[in-house]
Amino acid sequence: MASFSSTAVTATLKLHEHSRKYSPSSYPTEKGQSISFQKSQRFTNLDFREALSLTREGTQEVEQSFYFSLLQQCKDECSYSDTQIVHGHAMKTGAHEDVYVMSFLVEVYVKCGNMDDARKLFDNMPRRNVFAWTTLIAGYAQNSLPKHGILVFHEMLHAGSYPSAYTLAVVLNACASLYSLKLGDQFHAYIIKYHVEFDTNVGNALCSLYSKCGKLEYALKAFRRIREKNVVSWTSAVSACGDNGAAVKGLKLFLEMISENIEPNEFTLTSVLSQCSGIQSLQFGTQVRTLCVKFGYESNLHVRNSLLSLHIKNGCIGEAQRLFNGMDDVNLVTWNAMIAGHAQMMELTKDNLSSRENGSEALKFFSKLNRSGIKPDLYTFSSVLTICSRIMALEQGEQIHAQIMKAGFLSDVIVGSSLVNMYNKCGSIERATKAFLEMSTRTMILWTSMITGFSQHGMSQQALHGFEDMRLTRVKPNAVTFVGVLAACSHAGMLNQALNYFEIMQKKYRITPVMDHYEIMVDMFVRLGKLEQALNFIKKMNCVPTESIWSIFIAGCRNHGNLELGFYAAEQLLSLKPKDTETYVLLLNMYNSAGRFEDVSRVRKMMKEEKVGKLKDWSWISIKNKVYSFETTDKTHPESSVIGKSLEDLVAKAKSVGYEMLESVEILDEEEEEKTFSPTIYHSEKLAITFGLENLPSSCPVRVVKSTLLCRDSHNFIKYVSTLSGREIIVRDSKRLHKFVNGKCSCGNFCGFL
DNA sequence: CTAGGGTTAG
Repeated sequence: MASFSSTAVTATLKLHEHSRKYSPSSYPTEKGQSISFQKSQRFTNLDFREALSLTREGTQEVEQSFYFSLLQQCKDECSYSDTQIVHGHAMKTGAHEDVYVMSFLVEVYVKCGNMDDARKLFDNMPRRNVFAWTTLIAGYAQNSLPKHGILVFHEMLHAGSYPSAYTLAVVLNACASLYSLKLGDQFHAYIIKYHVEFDTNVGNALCSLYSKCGKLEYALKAFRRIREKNVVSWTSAVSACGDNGAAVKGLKLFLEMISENIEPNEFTLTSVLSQCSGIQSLQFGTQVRTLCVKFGYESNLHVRNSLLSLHIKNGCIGEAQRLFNGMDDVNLVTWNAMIAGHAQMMELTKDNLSSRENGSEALKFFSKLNRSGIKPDLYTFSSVLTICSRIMALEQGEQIHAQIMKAGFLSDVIVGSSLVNMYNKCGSIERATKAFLEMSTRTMILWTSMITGFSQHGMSQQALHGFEDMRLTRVKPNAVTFVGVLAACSHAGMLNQALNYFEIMQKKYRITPVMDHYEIMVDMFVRLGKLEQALNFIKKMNCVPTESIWSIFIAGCRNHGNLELGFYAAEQLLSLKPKDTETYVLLLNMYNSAGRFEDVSRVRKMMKEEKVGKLKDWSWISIKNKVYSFETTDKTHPESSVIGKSLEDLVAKAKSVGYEMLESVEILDEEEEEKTFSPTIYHSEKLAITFGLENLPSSCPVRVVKSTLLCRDSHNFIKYVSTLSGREIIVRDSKRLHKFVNGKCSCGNFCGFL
């Protein structure tokens, strides 16, 4: 609206020269001095009151620019109470007859977010000009009432007023906030009719409208048509690319802009930087950084936040930290970027130690934020809950739940979804269900979270009921929802139901199956021992079977003792040159147990060729806001540690009630290949569980996260431990959740390296 | 008019 007010002022001043309505350009004070009011003049709060009190009696006439100065100040400071004072004053001096003063007043009420007052004032105006109409429309659009804005536009046409190009730009913005392409197209037709599509403001608005509606091509066409493109035009076009997933195009456009000698502003630079981080191009981002310095925006808070985000998303935590420390002005976005950045690093470093270190670091930032006095918002809470879910920090998650409640963010559906997800991932389906039921709005994602949660906890019936309830409330499922639904069927061995849902998904919801769905279907056939059917299914898929599909099939073959098919599938798998260490471990296990040692060395050779790393295995347990991690170790040294000794005692106890240790592969040391097929009792998760049993209150379930899949031996062992200790033990491995209660596991006994 | 944080996936 900045250009509006300056236009209004210039227009008014021009008019002023011809028809002076008010007294001369200076106003005599009581002391006989003259004060002149200029547009740029600022008043301190005291002067402000004083300026008004001088004219309180309302005996003298006041010039327009007096009001413009005061109102400009009210507008800049968004001060509603001061605006009311000026308004009251204008009523006394008779300035309310002046359409320009009143239009400006409408604009200031709009800026203060008070649409009711703006409308009332507008309705009482003796005359309305295009500025007033436009201001009102823009006001509704900016104060989240875009529909009202469009109604006012029709009212304006009906009243016989002609919209200016600027009015049309403002109406387009209202369409953009409604994400209504249909309305936008209607106005576009109107714009073509009045030949204003070449206008800068109209073109800018068209560009951002089409971008918001996901029509990048139209947005760029609108941009190209603008005759006199300004920085805003270029910035709109560049960010349109970024918002529509065309970062490379956006960066090219940015280069074009630079080559045309258009100087970018902080908006352009932040948009470009965020596009760089989106496509992981630290290189380009670094070049943009030098431009930020060149154009003097390096210390701009928004620019700094984007730079910080760029570095943290590219894994340069050190540089992000350095930027953070160098900022003397920090806002919530800065904190959120640090927290979310660490959370994202956790995902990237999933299978190694730094993952949990990143999690702890992020939680430290969260407590620092809490101490800083800045209030966390829904973004902060969502991120932090995700971190708790990853490290299974239930206690901290509960504390954050309480904080969310106090801060009043519980009704936010995204925070609620994160909460449900956190409880699910921490293995507490009861609390997840409770949080879910307390939500007043249920989106597709929230339903999906809950369905998946039931499914992961082995509660197939509840998962399917959830899905039917979701359909009853007319929330449309997506591909992810069906991952949960199909998994529930697979888990309970409901073959026909699964096939039925698989068809409904495609025919009724027009969802093309992706690898996740195929994997579950294959997994289901395999669980039921229907290996031939599984193979037929794989052959009929409309995409090339992946590493994971074959792995699931091979695991099934081993489980059902059909090595013929297993060997066949292994050849298919090897021809794909797998990249995942766990895939190779599966094959090594299979060939080793079958005594096919030539194949064992063939697989090992291939691992070296493909530069597949060792199996990095870590387990973590959170106790009282602290995370403890354990590594699978070779059996020579842990005896010296207390925890190793306790684990040995536990193994001995389990053996006395029937536990038999199984042989499993451990690729710990490449130089000691021959030794790798020996039973290892010091699995990381076994150490973590032992630690948990000793350090948690006896009523407390033991919750452990593991970076790789559970092996058959561990799975069996933990069952015994759950019976012996009478404790609930929850282990989340790289693929699924295992909840052990009284010798039984929720996963249905079909897992990983079986 | 234009920018910077977030949720779901056996």
